[in-house]
Amino acid sequence: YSIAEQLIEALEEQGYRDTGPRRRVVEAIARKNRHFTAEELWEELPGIGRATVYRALKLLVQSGALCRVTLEDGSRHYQLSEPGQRGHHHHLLCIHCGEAEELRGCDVEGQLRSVAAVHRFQITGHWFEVYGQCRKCATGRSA
Amino acid sequence: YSIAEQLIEALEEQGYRDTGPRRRVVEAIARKNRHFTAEELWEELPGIGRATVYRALKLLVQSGALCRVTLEDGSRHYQLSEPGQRGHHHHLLCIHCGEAEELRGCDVEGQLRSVAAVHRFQITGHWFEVYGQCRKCATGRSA
DNA sequence: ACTGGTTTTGATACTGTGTATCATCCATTG
DNA sequence: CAATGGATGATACACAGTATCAAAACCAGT
Repeated sequence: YSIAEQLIEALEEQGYRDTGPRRRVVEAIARKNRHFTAEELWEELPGIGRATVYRALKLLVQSGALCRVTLEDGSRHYQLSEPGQRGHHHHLLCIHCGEAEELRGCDVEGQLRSVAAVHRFQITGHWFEVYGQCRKCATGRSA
Repeated sequence: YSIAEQLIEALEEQGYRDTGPRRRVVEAIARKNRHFTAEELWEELPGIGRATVYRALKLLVQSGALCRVTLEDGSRHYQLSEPGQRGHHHHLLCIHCGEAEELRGCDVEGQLRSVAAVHRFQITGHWFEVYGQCRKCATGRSA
């Protein structure tokens, strides 16, 4: 079933209602195929209050269905998590097309455990983003 | 010689002058023993314009003498780089005392190279912060 | 020391990214 | 169908800067 419905479900799991404005917000998010800013999203939703959009984003980030990603310039964007991938994960963010792949096969956690031992530092969290060019953009530009 | 002078030097290397207000800003930074926000710093500097403080911070970050670190809640702080450590590096940020150690012995770059190959993604940059409790805070709290 | 040009400064306004407040609306339940 | 409490949207506010611009400081050449 649709991405929008999965998002609505993520909200309902947390005890929030399926309302008209929220549905319009998640439908707009579901249509996105790249990361986006909150303001961008709001502009696509005439009649919906800015606070409502920000509130929905916050709840979806809490649920894990949406990720907040920070670009290299520090600007904050939102990115739909891949279905099923609700937990902590990292992104490969293409700086040209805005596509975000989820990073797999990178054992950052394992490395961290050993580093923690050396520094005697009790790690409770971390944050990791990778920037570059996706395959399509890299080949398009070199050709 | 003093931290303040090293900072001034970092500015001069980039062709910026050693002026009165800038000197007061770097002296305030040099006194800091934990990460701080721009606003915090400004409040300690009556008579200095907000823009001047932000400008100095920006130049010092450019020079590498200062790092911009993002906390878990997304708030942005500044952190003096350890002397000699001007290039790209990562931090272990203590969420209790605000101490920041620089992360050594973590081969994130190496891991990234192999991940890049798998994803066929051309990596141009990355961003990594680690949060937790430093040794002092961890032992103090468990004791 | 004076002149002209360049930097730097600080005041102010503005932008972006939210959060807080609050009256109103609406949906569910009893 | 009224009560109750969550949701909404307008608005104001907060925080982290950036842009603008006139005034001040500074430096080089004479």
